[in-house]
Amino acid sequence: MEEVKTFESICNLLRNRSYKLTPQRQTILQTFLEHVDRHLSAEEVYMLVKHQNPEIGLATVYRTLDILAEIGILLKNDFGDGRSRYEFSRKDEQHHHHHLICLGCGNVSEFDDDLLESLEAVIIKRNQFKIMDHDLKFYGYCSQCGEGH
Amino acid sequence: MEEVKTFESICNLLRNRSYKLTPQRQTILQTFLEHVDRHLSAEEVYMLVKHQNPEIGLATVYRTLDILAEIGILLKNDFGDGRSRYEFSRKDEQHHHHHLICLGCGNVSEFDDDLLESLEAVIIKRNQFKIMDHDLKFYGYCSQCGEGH
DNA sequence: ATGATAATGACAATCCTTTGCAAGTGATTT
DNA sequence: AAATCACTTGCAAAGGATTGTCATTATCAT
Repeated sequence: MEEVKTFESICNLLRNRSYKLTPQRQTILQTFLEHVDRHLSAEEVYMLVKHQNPEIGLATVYRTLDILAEIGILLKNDFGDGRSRYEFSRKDEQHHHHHLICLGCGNVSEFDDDLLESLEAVIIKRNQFKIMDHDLKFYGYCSQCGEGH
Repeated sequence: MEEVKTFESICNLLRNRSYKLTPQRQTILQTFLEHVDRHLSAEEVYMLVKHQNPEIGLATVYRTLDILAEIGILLKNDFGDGRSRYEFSRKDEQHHHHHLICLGCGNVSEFDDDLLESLEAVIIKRNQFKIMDHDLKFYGYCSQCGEGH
């Protein structure tokens, strides 16, 4: 149904959900479109967005990120650094990717794999547990930071 | 080297690391030994411990949990509920187990598997990423909560 | 025992995040 | 285009988990 995520298509999605299309929301959305590969925190979005629109408030950023996550545009992640980080959701992927978190520089990269599906089957049988979602993170050192380790 | 974790062996470990063996630390440790299967938050430990020793302060609980995690007695976990949860570490296991987190009751159960090791090998090759640790969580519904879902 | 030193408890401070509220704005109807 | 009304905003204050401060107290090697 949803093919590509353009600025316009997302604006339509907001309208369809009867969210008003305010300049603040547009600015925040635009910022994410310019950083599709990043995993931004609310504070970071706030800083980026302030360039375009210095009037914007941090609470508005939080509220907008909530909405964008709620309608499936963003994914809210917890990488253990004490703040939530949001990434652009690529709806095309069935099961979302895993994260490689560098203990050196804090950079987050991504990794796709379907190995977990067979694991899920085992868990369902053995533990009588209905799995709705999973979250797999690897902590280590990326190629830039890996020298000393 | 370390066979079984008894109250005494852990006390010795504290002493060896030149931590003083205060009654507060002993009480907290005892509490964990009485709840080896639980994943307790600082607040929960605080409540449990207050029965034994109403004088104890929350800050002391936090400090003690830090120490016990630092010396490898406890593992500090983040299950996404906004607080850290500590579990008794069973040193015998090479790679630590994964967690099944019930979205209904919040209960956390455990799951052992070595499937991730082959995944790690792939990641190391493909992403030039030196893996130090991993963290795998499954969110879903346990057998008690699973009815409606 | 006793002294050096670390640990405690009470409370303030911090950090990220959410909320209350008065004023403002977008979208829709006249 | 103006009126309308619910939704949004920005600000400041409140939350909740955790950490820092500091005077007092307790542990442990001597």
